[in-house]
Amino acid sequence: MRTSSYLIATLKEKPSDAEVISHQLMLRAGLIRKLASGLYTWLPLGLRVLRKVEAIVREEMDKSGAQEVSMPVVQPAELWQESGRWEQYGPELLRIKDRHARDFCLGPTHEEVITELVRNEVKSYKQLPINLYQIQTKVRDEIRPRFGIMRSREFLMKDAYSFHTDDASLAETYDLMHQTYSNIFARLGLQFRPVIADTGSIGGNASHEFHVLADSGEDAIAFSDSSDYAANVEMAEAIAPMNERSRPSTDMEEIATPGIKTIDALADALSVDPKQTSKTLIVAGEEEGQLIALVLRGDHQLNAIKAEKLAGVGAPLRLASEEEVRLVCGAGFGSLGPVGMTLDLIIDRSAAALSDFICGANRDDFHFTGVNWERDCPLGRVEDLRSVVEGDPSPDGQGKLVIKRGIEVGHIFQLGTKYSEAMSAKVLDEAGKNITMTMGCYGIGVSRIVAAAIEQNHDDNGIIWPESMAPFKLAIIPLNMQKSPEVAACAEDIYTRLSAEGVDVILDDRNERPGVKFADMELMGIPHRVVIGGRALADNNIEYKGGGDTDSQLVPKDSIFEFLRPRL
RNA sequence: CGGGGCGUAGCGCAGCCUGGUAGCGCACUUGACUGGGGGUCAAGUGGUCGCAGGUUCAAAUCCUGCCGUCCCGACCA
Repeated sequence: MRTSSYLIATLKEKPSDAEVISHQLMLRAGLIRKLASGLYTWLPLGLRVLRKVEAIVREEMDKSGAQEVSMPVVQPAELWQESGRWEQYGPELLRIKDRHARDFCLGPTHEEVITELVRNEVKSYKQLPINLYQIQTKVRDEIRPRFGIMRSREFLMKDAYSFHTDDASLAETYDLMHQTYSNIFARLGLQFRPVIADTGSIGGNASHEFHVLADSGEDAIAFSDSSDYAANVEMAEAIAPMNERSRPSTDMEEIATPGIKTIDALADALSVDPKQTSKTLIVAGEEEGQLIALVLRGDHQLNAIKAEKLAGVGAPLRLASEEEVRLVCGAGFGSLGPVGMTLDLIIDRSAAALSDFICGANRDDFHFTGVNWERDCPLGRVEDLRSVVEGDPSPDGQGKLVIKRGIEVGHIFQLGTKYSEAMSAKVLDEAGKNITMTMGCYGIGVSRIVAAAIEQNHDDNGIIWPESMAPFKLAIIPLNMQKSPEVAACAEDIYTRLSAEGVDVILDDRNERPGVKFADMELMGIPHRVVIGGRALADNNIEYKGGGDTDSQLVPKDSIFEFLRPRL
């Protein structure tokens, strides 16, 4: 490609509406342009990168034995009504009507369509297992699109769906996909981790997310510092403290704490560590109108995902309003506690290990100190309620947890029979009996990978693409070629020959000053560059600089091809 | 959905408070010079000042409504 006839859309200044670095650089390097909130056009340069990622994903999926299909973006409402998700999915599902006023939606995911396909086409256990995938545009009417392509309303996703006669077969394909995903992200040259994940609204059994590690990531991930354990913080188990609860050493005492509503204020006022305090949250129970009290250590945070999975707790989790609380407990927020609490209690493991602790007195502006379980209030049901924090012991018993941020770029699920059951996708087994197929599903955010790669690989001058996804491998920068036939000839020669060999080369043949060319190529992140300048060329030398090199080196003109080929 | 910011040339912004000729930098076009890190000079192109209504002799500027867009939050007592 020649820059003189290629759409180079680089920007000198940072666009005013881009906050995160990948968004800024994607705009500045001319990869994307915004059409409307959460909707982006991919420019030629950006599309090249997207296609590289897509190709690697496709190759590895094919290698795993999965078969590519292509399903419609527009999907009939009937299928979604059949699975129950027409009601469940909420406003993120973009619904449309056709000219006959029939309901359709734009596919945010394709479980319904694939299940419809497979139930019609697959009739016998002999045809299973089967794994079908597509790489296709998904539409989700995000509540708040942000960070450019990272969370957009339209995005490119690879989604795969596998069908099985039994869970053992599902587990086998699941493991294969786990391995395939690791291969994909490794080939892309990204720093990533598979982590144990919540199955969320999609439902099902086991699930792993694949995260690209980056400080700007939207998810928090907990890792063990001395084993392979890694889980989304939503899921990481907070194990019970090892040491036994100490015996009570003081009497319980009620103290006035006027105006104190928060743990921080309480700890400050009493000069105690927040770890010696407890907090009590009132949430809705499973039954209409029922409330439940959750008790946590003051310095800990409730984990909503864990809480709503507990028997008796309403899902999705809803915190009671202050009026509701006051009616039942006799006090408002900030003065609640387990002592004398009339509601059912669920106590976090760490809170259950406290002794001589501080809690609200269920009387406005009063707290109890020196509280002890059993003696002052019953120690009821103990569960894991809180989010883990850095330094917690790893749930696998090895080492301590470290918390880092990640960008979710892949997610695999063992779905089970959620969709096949609802949509009655069955095959005949060996005995000639109808059995419901069991399913897995496996997603990769192809467009998000592009943004994630930039978050992980950039410097002050621009993007630093991993070799595997660079839009061009080599930039040829001739200096003053309009005036020097020798420079022009040399640049043309390298360009023509390498292009003919199938290398992605970009020749900057614009009549621009050197600084402009260097700046643009660095912004666009082309990993290798040769500079052809009059002076060096007079000595039969060409200048080369590779990705990650701090300095350039001179290469004799005669051996430039031998030098370059193994590097590209 | 709640809170806040912003909307003036392709991009980044000033002007608005205190109403009276629409500006600056970059980019773009032409020419000359320059030619190893976003160069210089000269001459240009490009705007219904987000939209609609109102006040006024007069509105980018004041008032009202709407739209768009970005950020934060949407459980932690």
